Amino acid sequence: MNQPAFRAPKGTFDFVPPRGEAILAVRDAMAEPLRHAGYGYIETPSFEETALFARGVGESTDIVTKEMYSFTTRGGDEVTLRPEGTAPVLRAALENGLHRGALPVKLWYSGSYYRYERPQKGRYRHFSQVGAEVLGTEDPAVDAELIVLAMDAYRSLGLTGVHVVVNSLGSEESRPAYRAALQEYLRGLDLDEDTARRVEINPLRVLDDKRPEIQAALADAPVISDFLSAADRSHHDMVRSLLTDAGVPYRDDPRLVRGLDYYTRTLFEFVHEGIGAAQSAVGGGGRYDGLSELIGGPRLPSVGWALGADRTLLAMEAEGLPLPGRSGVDVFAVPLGEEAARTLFGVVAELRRAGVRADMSVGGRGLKGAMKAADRSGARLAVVIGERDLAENVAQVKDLESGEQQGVALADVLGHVTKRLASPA
RNA sequence: GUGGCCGUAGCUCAGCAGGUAGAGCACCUGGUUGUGGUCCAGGAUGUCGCGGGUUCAAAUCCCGUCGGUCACCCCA
Repeated sequence: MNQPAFRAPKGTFDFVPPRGEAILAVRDAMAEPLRHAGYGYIETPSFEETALFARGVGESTDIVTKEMYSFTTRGGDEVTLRPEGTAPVLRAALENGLHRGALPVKLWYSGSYYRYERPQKGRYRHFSQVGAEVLGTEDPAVDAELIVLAMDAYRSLGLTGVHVVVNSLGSEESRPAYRAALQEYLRGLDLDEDTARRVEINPLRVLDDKRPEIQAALADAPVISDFLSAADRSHHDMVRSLLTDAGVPYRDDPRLVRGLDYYTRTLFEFVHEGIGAAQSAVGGGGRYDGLSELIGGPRLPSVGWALGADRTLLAMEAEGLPLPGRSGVDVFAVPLGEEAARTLFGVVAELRRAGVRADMSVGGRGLKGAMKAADRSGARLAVVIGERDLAENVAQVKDLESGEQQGVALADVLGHVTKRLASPA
């Protein structure tokens, strides 16, 4: 194969039509429930000071230790392409004083994220997600609300294989006791070097290890639920019962932990089986009551999630769902000759301004070729003009499904076409 | 960072007891000097990923390299 001079960087890929429309439609579908629930849109830069992630996400996480796209600017600043959205959004909220107004502050966002990893199915160096954060309340209702909104989004895309898994990691008060107990248990196991190190740095993440021998060794490990304070327990119970009230089934997984250090209490993941053996999460999130203080802000208990747009598209493809997103036109103009092309150019512009999705054949193709293009465009109607029509000031409007064609005065094309499109095919 | 598999036309792939490249789909033209979808006829397109080796001869065998992909660790 003739190698193109340039290709997409390792771990990245392009969305070309019709998948291009599909990924856009997925993002729209994820945002829709949020916009209807009073969430405001926030947009932050694609990169931040490296220290924001180091402190916010956690020095001991894999994200920070080996997966960040970091570089030094010409001015000597250390910056990093954002590996996740929560820390930047919280930073922006604090910087803009959003937390000084009425609480909670509900925000949503959509954009690109970057992690320097070895790519595989569903895991890329550049990915896109839609996120939502509710800042400034401990009310379990918002934890549940977010989960419900996410499930509504998945359902609106037609997905049936997305399941919610929930857990509670406990508050800053109760988690240390669990951490210590787990650590003690893990130290008693015969573990490989890397895992042993992880036991010392972040023992909870060992629970996430997928290797069967590790999972077997964890069978008798202490469980977080035994360490939850009364307040933590009632918070978690409330979240779960609200989910039940909202008709959202969920699964408890006391082993669920996630790769970011800032989570407290509620933790959840949206899983799907179709996106590769290694990863099953199409979205996830949790509560982060201490993150604001970690990055120098006031106490601001909050909860949020991020849904992976490209992973969700993979899940849809795995379920055999048709690609979402509509492109194409309703009307396709076919000119015969230069004079007709000039006339149709104006007609098409008029149609488009009136809100009719329209395209026309260009490049001086023959009638047959132009009609073929009309057919491929998926348009319902073709507007054909040739010399004879020009002389009579008419256009031929052809129904591309039935093949019926009728002459319409040039001045009436817009009205005629609009009327035809308004009636069902 | 580690391992498996794979690189042939725009796409999906065949060809591999070595003899110098094919199919389907897609695309273009014509059959129909003003009408698409079906049909028929014709056409264009490949440094067979790259480099080296073996051989009279390599898409085919060997080595290396690059790229892709899947998986591990971990994550959306």
